[in-house]
Amino acid sequence: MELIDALPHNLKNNPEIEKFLNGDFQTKTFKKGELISKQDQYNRNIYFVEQGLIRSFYYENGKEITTKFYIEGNIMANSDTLFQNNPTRYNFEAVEESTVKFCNYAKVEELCSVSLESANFSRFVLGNIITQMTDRISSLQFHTAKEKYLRLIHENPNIILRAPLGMIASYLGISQETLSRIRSEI
Amino acid sequence: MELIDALPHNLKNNPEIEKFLNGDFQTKTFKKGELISKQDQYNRNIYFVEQGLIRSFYYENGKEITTKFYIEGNIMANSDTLFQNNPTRYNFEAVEESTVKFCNYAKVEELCSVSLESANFSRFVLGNIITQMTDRISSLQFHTAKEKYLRLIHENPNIILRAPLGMIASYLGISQETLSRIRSEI
DNA sequence: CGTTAGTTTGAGAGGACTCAAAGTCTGTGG
DNA sequence: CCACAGACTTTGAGTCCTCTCAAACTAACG
Repeated sequence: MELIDALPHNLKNNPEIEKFLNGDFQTKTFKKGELISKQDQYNRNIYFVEQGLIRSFYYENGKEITTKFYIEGNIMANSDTLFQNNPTRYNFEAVEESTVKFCNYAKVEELCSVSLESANFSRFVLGNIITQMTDRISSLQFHTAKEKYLRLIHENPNIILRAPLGMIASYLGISQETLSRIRSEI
Repeated sequence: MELIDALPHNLKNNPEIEKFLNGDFQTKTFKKGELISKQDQYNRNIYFVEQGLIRSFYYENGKEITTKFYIEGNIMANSDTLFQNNPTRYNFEAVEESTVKFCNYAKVEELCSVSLESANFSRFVLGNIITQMTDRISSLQFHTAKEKYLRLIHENPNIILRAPLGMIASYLGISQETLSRIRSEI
């Protein structure tokens, strides 16, 4: 999926945005297992996933905890660095070979400070992210391991097929063994 | 807390925004236990909490599940209606007597479609909401009942003091009894 | 001061965890 | 093209956390 395809109609053929997309974005491909961004750094890039599967994760008690998966068409960034100016707690890792387009968020801010369309598009993107997060919170808040897994199958079957069991388990907040048992009984 | 005080400096004394705040907002006070907004409706208002404590909740298996608390200075809205155009799943209820300022989100959209400052302020607000939600997800994802409670004490002692135990328990995704036991052993 | 809402305590059941070990898959090098 | 190492998944056993149901207790409010 190309970045330009992700834009709503009213933003296509907008010269400001055209210039931005062509001028300020870089493309990079990461091999499976490669780290795209590391914890404890100030990484102000914003990434668009063109191809592949990427996850964010951190370590707790020596274990990796996957916080989110990003597939084709998703936007990815360290929100703790962008919005709070803290070094990020998260690592980004390519679960499969993945191609991303990225630019510094400062460029986005710059564009939004002069382009009303861009600022409003950015608002729209943020709104969508909030919607997704709301669903995720509700899934985590009051559901059993099995319910959470079934919900993920329903909402994002892609991830189930492409990510290893251990990553999915930690994403759901359950142990690997429990997830394996749930799979066998379905 | 007044709405105007919540604005960053660069937005104060902005005539567009001044006009908006004075013209389009209404103020209303709700008694303890009163519903501000009901589920299954298309409520496109956006609320600013001036005083009090409000919660959002829904019913699952006959039980009330509190999804979020809103205190003085918080902004409150049905994101499923605003961003996805679905009837909302949530009820808003005043936990204490509460005063809110509110306006239709269409007015915000209108303002943002002409005012660059407003659009960027809105982006800033959405960014902050995302930050909060990220923390909440991480709290829910992989922590025990006790850890979640201690974290809430740390991050929002206000709520612990002002909301009844049952609401807090469901907010944390644990049973009332478990929370009561955690409290007694601390 | 009684009624209702809210909280605590107890007992028992069950889900999910941990630790451990056995399978299974996958990719690399001989 | 096979064999083996390492990564990943499954299965088992035992434990503990948290749940549910029930009942007693306490606080709040008219």
